[in-house]
Amino acid sequence: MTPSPGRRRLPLAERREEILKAATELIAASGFKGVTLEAFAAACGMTKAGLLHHFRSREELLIAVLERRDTLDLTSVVDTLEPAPDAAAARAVMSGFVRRNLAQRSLVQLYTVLSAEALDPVHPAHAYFRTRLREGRAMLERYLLAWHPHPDAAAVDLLAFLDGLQLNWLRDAGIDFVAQWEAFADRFFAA
Amino acid sequence: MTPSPGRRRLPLAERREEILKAATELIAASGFKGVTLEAFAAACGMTKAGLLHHFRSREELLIAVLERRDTLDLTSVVDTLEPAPDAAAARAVMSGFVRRNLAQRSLVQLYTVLSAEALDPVHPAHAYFRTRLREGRAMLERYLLAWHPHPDAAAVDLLAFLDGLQLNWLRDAGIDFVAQWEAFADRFFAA
DNA sequence: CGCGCTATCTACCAAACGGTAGATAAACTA
DNA sequence: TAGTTTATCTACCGTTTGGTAGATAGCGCG
Repeated sequence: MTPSPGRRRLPLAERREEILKAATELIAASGFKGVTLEAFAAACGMTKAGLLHHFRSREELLIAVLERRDTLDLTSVVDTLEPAPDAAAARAVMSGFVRRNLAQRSLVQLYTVLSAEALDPVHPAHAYFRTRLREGRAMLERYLLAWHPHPDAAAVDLLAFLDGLQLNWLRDAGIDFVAQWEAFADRFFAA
Repeated sequence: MTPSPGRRRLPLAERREEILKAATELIAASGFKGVTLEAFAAACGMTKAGLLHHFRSREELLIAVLERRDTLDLTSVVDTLEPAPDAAAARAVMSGFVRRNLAQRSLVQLYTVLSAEALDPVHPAHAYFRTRLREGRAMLERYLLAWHPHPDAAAVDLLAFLDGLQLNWLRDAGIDFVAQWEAFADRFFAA
């Protein structure tokens, strides 16, 4: 995969991106606890020390991975989320969100595995997921406010279903994610 | 917690049970990858070597933990599951299941954390969760067969929601698990 | 009491881990 | 071309890990 010479030198930004991309894949497959510094390094053809030149510790690498996904993915979603909604509009936005996730299986897996690991208060990403969850729920709640009788409960309801469906889809790729979602949405957006 | 003398000798079955109980708690809190042999041992006041007298390896301990929960919990549920059902009966059974889980938070967390870790095909419990998931879904499917128009999709639907609700409840203990479940059930069992 | 069984311990090991220090080499600049 | 910069490497360290070998001590039975 990597060209033969033992030493491949890259400009800083480029190498950082390469490391983050590889690390994302690895964590998605095996969780953060399950991947060693050496494995992260080897995945982009370098040594531990080389990697630590870019990220001062393993933990710092994890944080960088999470932040990267946020800037890559969340911003584009949030931008779509401005106008005052009704039920149909809400459903359309959520459907778009579902379809986007489907195309990024390894990212979905990263978040699933990591967020379960991070239930432990000692985990380095515990705080991250706590605030992220609250923000996401608050955002969705505001979005349902205009037309749903119980926006707070409904937000939990919807997010729970999506989380669970993702989890089961990761376990069994045979599940038809979109069809399951649409069936759920038929009921959820019927009020 | 443990009485003062440095050595506490217990009959085999009793010690095994104590170890499994403690291990269940620890794995629930930190996942399997997150707990060391020494931590498992210390949790019941013994040393690594002492623990390894009962379980030949760390991995064997994990399997024993899973098998124990199965025999403790699943059997009593399966026994209730015989009669031919309609929608109301199905809902009653599922509600009972939900309420039971609520009372065993650490067990729910154990399964959530472990089953996410075990998405990795290399994980020692990967096969266990694969077959367990299939069996559970097939069981539920048979149970919905008599009255639901799409038992297979509905089984996925229901299990996904429960998984997701559990996950979110673990993240945020403020969620009213029962209320959320009943709201979902109102829609799900309306057909 | 004395003997055997075995649950438990102390002591140890090799491997793997996260991280550091200092040498080396690839690219840019003058 | 010579010099500076810095991305990367080799070599190493201290700690922790899963697991082993052999000594020790609590219990049941004669």
